[in-house]
Amino acid sequence: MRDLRKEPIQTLFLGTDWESREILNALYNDKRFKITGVITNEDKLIGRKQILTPSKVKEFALKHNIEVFHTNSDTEKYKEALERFNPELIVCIAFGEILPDFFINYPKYKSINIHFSILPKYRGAVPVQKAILDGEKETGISIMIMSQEMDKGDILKIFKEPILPNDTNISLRERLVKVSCKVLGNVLEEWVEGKIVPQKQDDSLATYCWQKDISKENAQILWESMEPEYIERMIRAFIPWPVAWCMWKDKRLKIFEAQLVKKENNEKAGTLFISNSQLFIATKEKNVCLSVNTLQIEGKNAMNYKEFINGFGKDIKEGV
RNA sequence: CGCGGGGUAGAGCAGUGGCAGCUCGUCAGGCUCAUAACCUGAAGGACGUUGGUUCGAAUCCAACCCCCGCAA
Repeated sequence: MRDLRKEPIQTLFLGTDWESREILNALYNDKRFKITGVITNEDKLIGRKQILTPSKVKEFALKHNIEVFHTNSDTEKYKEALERFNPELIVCIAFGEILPDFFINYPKYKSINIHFSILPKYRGAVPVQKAILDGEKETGISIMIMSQEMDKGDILKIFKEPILPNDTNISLRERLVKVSCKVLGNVLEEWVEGKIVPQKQDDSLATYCWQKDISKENAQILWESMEPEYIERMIRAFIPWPVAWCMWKDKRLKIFEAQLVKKENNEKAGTLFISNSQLFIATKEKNVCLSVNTLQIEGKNAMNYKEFINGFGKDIKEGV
């Protein structure tokens, strides 16, 4: 049997953001794999000032002298990449492009992808956010063989992870990345050594999530109609983008952190009020309020409820 | 030149031509069984930068820097 520690697998890595970078870092430091190159997006214009910024994966690769390649969804470029790197294995994490069939099936050990859900549930672009928004109790990572159809490939292994009551899209994602880094190398080794039999997904149980589910429009809090529990989940799911928001005195108010509390009140849903030096927003339920910790008003930096009360308190009615 | 809001004490804000203010925090003291509560006192500011108008500018004018929301 091949000893991966003496003869590492020639691996081509595809990815873009910080999650990809963390996982790339784990593989890079794993003697069983030799990262021969990375494919990532072209530098993009980012932020209000539109600064040309390289992807996190590209930054990492340049720093560690790994060859960087751009494909730009161009079939010819994919052919070129295979000739250039001749990979035994492709690992793809959060890479934006649709990959051609010949490309993903080329390597001896196929193309492997990690998806942040328990497949076949939450196939698609925003599984972590949607799982929180739906109030799911657990999610996980699915390591699978890539197929032409999105997130439909055969499963090598699934690792479950509980969704905690105060988990945000960021905190949960960080744990999922951590788990991924920890287990991916071992799963890949078992796979290469033929110890894993890939399992087909049961398509009849599949659910999907789309980028448009997590949009600015869907991040608007409708106090009159939405259930308090749903509002609280929105706040956790829409971090760091687009951030749950509502209007207050003709300004946009973003809510970064808040909890539901039991509190009798007579305020109209969506009204801000202060009680016991705490900031609350009334929901449509008379005995449930949102206790706000961190918020941001249009034109200002984010601030905690105390700072908000210091400056804006006189504009808010003292309640209950 | 995409649209708009803003920069004043450590923090959040008020102050639109005439002594630099409020709330919170900090420090000292007091009260209290005790406290994130309350009382007394104190420290802490080139009012984003540069230039202009004026007897006098945080305030009016010009340019620039920085932060934020929207749009992309």
